[in-house]
Amino acid sequence: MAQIKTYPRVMPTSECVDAALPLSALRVACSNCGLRDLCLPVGFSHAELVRLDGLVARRIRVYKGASLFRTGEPFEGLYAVRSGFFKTRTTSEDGREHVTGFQMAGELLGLDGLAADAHICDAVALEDSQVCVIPYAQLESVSHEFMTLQRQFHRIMGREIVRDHRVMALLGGMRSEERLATFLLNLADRLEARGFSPSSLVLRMTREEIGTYLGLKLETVSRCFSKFQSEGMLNVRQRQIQIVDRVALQALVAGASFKV
Amino acid sequence: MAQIKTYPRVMPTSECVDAALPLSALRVACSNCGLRDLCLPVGFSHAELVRLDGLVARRIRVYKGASLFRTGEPFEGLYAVRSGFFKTRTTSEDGREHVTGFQMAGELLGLDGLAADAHICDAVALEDSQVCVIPYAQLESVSHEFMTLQRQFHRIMGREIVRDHRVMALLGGMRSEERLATFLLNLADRLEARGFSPSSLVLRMTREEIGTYLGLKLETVSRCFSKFQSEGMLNVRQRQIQIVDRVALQALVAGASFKV
DNA sequence: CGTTTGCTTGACAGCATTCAACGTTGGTGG
DNA sequence: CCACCAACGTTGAATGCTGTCAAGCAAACG
Repeated sequence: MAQIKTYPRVMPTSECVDAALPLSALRVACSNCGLRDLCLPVGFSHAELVRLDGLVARRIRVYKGASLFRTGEPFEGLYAVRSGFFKTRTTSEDGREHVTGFQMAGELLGLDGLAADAHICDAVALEDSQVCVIPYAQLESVSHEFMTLQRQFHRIMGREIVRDHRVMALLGGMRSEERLATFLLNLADRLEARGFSPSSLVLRMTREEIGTYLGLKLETVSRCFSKFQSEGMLNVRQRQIQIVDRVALQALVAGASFKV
Repeated sequence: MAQIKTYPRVMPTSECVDAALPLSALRVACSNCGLRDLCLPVGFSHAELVRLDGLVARRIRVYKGASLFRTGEPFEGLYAVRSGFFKTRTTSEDGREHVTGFQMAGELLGLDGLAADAHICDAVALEDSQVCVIPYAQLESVSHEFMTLQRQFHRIMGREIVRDHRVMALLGGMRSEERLATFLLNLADRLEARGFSPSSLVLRMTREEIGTYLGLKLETVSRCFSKFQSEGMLNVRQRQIQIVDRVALQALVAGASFKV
């Protein structure tokens, strides 16, 4: 797993990840964050960005395998992924796990807690990660006097709903290969938006996690990977995925994907 | 697929066409609406309710089969179902339909439009219906000076996300019988909250619509109904459903449903 | 009253799951 | 440094659930 590190990080700025420097001492501000064009303040002017700086209370680390929050815990605020990778999951009464999403840098976690002031899923780090904490009280009061933020926040919640609807359509109507192809293309797009190669990616999750996200068993996921490779669409070596024939992958998804 | 109907689009203009009593003459106000304990203003005091009265611009009728809004149309606001029954659906490139939800009195439609200022699904009336129109601009400005409303609106969006996550879990992890049982119990609960019998219900949707909502084919839905009947859990006569053994239905779902 | 639409049921096929065995990788401790 | 272990991934064979195709029936509609 050592070679994951060789991938270029969209690396923010001065403020990061130096073990010598406690995070609490770092300047935590949207206005000088490298992710500002992906995260909450997309499209904000510099003046607007500065107004956001009071919003982010602090930044916290979540080590691989640890939970940022868990089902039932009180909702306190949202979390913006600063670096790393998360999954959100729910667990059924009989112990089956269902992954509801994967989140990477610039994406928000915790919206599920708005409904009942308590989280209804677990957010688990799939690698050592950092998140910015946006206390809900803060968000409420700042967006109260700052219309652009309010609008933006609504937009982000809307995006979450749209995303969920797409996943529902995927789970309800696609066959295994279409599901996996959709998943890979979506992942590639999001990575590309963050400055990574869109054709060469390293999965942060197991086959089983992909499976429960896509409504498939891990063996089915594995078989699909193998099939895509044998058909020359992918190169698969464990979690290292190379998209060889993007067009073919897209063609697989074309009919099943949804109109705008 | 040729028979996809071009249903008449509802005209959101001079609301209604009832000669005897134009809706415009009715008092359109949350403060004296019988649904206020189910709809947007759940839990509001009377004083707060009155502040909402400026929010609802007008009420419009949508006849059975007609669309309240369609994919691609500009987002203008939210709609609260006043009476009647809706489905929201998306359509894939190759013409397959996927139902993303069913909405009854007191529930909100249109949240999908927040993301991109355009709707990404169709809202179709399954019976003659009425909706209250809540222009987004209005909602924005009122909630700006009225914290309780802002909080409530966030809560409602959160609920939508939670609902979607439950559906995702259903689609990803349950077998056909569990899906249908979950669906029926959910429907019964919502009807009960509206003062209807929780054990005797009339479906407003076809087997096919249930199917695309649950990720099943209509034949499978039909077979499940028959099986539930033969096992004494339901009485099924077309769309008239009687829940005979609620406990058995719940037991079917128990293991698969999700922890709080 | 005939036509259309929706619902039910049967027979069969196919895709994904299940069960099982084996291979690979990375970490741990001797 | 190597051996071993645990977690993860791959593959095969068989089962089974759901989909597909088809026919017939019931209800709604004009």
